[in-house]
Amino acid sequence: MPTNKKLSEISCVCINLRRLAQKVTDFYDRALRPVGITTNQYFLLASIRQMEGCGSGELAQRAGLEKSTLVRTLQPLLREGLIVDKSPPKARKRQLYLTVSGKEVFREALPLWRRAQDEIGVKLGRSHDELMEFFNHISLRD
Amino acid sequence: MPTNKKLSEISCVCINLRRLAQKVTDFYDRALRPVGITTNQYFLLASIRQMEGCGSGELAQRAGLEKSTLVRTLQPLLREGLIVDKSPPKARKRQLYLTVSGKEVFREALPLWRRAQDEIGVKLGRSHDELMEFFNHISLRD
DNA sequence: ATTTATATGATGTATATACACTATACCAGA
DNA sequence: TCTGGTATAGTGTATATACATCATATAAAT
Repeated sequence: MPTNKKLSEISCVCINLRRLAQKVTDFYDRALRPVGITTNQYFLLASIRQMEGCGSGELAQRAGLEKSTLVRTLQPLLREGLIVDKSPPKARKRQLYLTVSGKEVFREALPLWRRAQDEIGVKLGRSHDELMEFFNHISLRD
Repeated sequence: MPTNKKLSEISCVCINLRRLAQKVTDFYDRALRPVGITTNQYFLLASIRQMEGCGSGELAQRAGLEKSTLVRTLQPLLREGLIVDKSPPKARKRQLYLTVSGKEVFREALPLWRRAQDEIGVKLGRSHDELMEFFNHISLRD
């Protein structure tokens, strides 16, 4: 079967990046499976741990997400009792904290995450730094 | 305000890649907005165009997606009448084609996509090739 | 020809993500 | 103190994505 040269015409950088991100996410997720959280959830736990009492807005900013996205991403963590909102009733601002169980899960997850991070670091090498340079300094908005 | 040094401890390669992919997707999506399709949809149109009569499985493979994911991603395109399944009733295998309207949309989308692709290429530079090298040759599965 | 295995696709349920919009607590100025 | 603006969060709806499972058409084996 001859290689279809036309294929290169639809080699889309955007799609390639998406697929790469999915592949890497899957790698991290499998590393974290023993403790029952996803990479996203790990990242949120780690963030809240460092921003005790934070509200959704600050957290969204730190996590690089829309606030509406963040609200939903927090749901599983609240439902599982890994985080808690200690704001008084009717308060407009949340005050998010890890629960005891959340701290426990984080403690167990950390070494698993670190191992995945190390392995990926070796494989990705300098590409990651370059990409992040790109990510941080080039504005893609209007 | 002093920089929080601890931040680097949660600089997650996986999350960084996800955010980068989102940012780039947003860039492409905005470029394609005038023709009313997303980057994913553009990519599927382009793929089906080159694989006339293909089934979901082959398409999923080409697109790098789970078959179940693909089925759902096709829904908007079917609904909008940009693609059509010409397989006989009860057939197990689909036969997907662009409709006239799908071809029209693709024709309009192509230059917009190409422009986005070019701009990103310039900005990403060699990083993209390195990443794809990584993507293609390193197995992240067990 | 009948049975069995498999290829192919579809569905249920779940996370991840955003935009546009809504609801309301809080603050500031008259 | 009232009033109106802004900050903060939440909802509705939509795409994107996967895993586990189900349904069935087709191919293979006997």
